[in-house]
Amino acid sequence: MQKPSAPTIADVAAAAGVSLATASRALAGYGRVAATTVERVRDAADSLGYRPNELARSMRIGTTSTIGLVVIADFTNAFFDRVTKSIVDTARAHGYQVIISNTDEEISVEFAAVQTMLDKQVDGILVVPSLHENSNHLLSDQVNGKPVVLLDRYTHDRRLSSVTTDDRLGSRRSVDAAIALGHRRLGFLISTVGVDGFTDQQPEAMISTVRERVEGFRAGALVGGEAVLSEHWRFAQDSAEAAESAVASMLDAEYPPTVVFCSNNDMLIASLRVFARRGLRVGRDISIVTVDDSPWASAFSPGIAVVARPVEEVGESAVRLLLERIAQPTQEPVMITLPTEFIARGSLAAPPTSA
Amino acid sequence: MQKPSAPTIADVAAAAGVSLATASRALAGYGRVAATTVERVRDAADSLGYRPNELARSMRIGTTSTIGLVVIADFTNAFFDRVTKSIVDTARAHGYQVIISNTDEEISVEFAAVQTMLDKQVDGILVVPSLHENSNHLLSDQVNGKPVVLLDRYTHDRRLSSVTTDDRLGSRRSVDAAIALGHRRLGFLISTVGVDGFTDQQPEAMISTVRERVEGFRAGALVGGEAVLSEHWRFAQDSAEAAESAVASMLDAEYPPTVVFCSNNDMLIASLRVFARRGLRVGRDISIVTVDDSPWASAFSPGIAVVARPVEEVGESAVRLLLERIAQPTQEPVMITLPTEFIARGSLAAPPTSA
DNA sequence: TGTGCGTGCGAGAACGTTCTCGCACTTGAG
DNA sequence: CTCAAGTGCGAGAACGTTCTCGCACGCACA
Repeated sequence: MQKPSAPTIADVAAAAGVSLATASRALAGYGRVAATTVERVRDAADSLGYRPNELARSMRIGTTSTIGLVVIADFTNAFFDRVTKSIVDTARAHGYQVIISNTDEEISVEFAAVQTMLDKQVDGILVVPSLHENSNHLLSDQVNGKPVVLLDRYTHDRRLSSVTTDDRLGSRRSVDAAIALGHRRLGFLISTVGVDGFTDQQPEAMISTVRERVEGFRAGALVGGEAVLSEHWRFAQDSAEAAESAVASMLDAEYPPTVVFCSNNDMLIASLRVFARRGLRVGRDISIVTVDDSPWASAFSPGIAVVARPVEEVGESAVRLLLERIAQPTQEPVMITLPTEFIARGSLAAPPTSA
Repeated sequence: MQKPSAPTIADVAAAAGVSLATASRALAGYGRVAATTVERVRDAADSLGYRPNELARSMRIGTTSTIGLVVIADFTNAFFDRVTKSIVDTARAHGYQVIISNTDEEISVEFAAVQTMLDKQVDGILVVPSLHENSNHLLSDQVNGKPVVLLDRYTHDRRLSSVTTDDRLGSRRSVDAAIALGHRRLGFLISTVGVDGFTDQQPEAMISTVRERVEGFRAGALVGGEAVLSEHWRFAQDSAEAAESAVASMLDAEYPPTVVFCSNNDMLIASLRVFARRGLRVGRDISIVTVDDSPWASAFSPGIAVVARPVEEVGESAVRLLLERIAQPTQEPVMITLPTEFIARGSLAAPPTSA
């Protein structure tokens, strides 16, 4: 009995007694059309419950008001989840929808995800690039004519637009703070998820964010000069077990660190587990610092000192930059770096005097 | 010089020297077409780098291989973020893309988000419904002919398909465990975000998940019988400050609780902050339990006891259910309830003997 | 050699929009 | 009263696919 499928603009036109072209003009408001006609068409559309088919519309106008987000998910880092929300919200505020894909740091998944989004005719893409040995499918500022903005990480050649954070300075500050408190034996726990066969010798093989943290840590220790007695570097891939055994091996050294710097919250949690198992009290027997603040970090007692990144701003800037490039595709690549902040909390305290 | 826009199937057909119809058949592989022709068309497509325009394709076949996800974001609950990843991954495994929108428990935002997704012709929608006083825009199992599956929460009338968790039993078990340990003064800290003017008197006004937790807590306390000396119920809206002052008021009672049950991790974190401020040691001076496990919960010392929900399964089931209903739109509503598990950790210990 | 059937392919409609073009009618000025 | 300019609207093409229909050809069979 009732019309099975949704009403089209042809139905509206028929109901209003005008042509399809006039109905379109009346609703979209672009050509010449009499005021009374506009009203009649609007009424017809309302009473039919007409909603324009965005698919057909997109096809005609060549733009979809949709952007793609290719990201990695993390549940302890409290970075990508928040940045995702920020992106979705900012996009919506500008009238854009977001299609999301997770790569688990897998370059092949990333490639397929970008391709699928392009097939769906997104207007632009935001990518957290996985680390990849050689060159990339993201070779230029545009992929298939669509603008691309990198998120959180930049690439070596730097020909792509990106929004990142100043992790080097933040990390540096945290090391400076520790040295100022009297720490002389420093431990560094670095996550190298997704990087096969990584060693300390190839910093260029690291994700830019991690590399910056390493460089920041190192610069701080360097400025500490001979004041620093020993450094412990541990690189943990993937699993929580690997991270925990890396922590354990630091603590088992002849002169174990009095403070541990973690490159992310997975490393922090692994460290805290090991500390608890060994009865080490945070902020008394040992100090610890991590990157990325979260509500949990300040719920600990003592609170966990962190290098905080401006998460929401990263998402907002990325969307804004992408939308600018959608509007103006021919611009030069832009690289935005947002400031970080070291937040001192009780987990970073003076080393035990007995040391 | 070079063709500015992406090659279409017409370009492929021309390059292969066949008609547009034959090219389409050859690539999609559906009609009758000679094997040699197929090969010629494929070669032409490859050398041109042809990719079908999914927009045009969707329009023709009437289906988009895209689902919508309307969700709320939370950064401490560690539920929706993980469920989002699970949904995106499961959808991708089935060849579907996901468009995401955040509602901050705002019914108007939810409404607009659903509408926009329908305009974009998604094949179905996953919704975490905000609480709403009266009836809903999600009135039946289908919205505008598209199937809808509720996530995490069900509605009163229960005419909609949903995937939820058995929060009642999980909460009940946690209270049982506390009573078995000797706790007789129980505190309950319930988040009522998004619920204006909520009071304990109107449990039907609560989000189903929260209501189930309250009922589970209550049932446990009831079974505890006269063994339970006192109950403290506190309901906190929105802000962290409100939650913290609710905790404080519990502790300031004449006979303060020896254990606090939190309805989510925001409440947990607020509680932990207050405890720290007052010098209360978790698992010794006071016990605490929360809903939703997270890596952080087990990094605390002592670990935080939790009612764990099967997060990934919730996402997978929801996608599967939605896809089934996309394939078979005329089915009866299905309501799936997944089991929860109480995980005992050191934060729930016997009450102090001095009590 | 004619009839019939199967195979391969092309023409063209359709999905629901936007938007150009041109036609008819009104209006105002000379 | 005539003609130019302007106003309102309809016809139809276009976006890039899928898919129905029917045509032409070749082969087997009578």
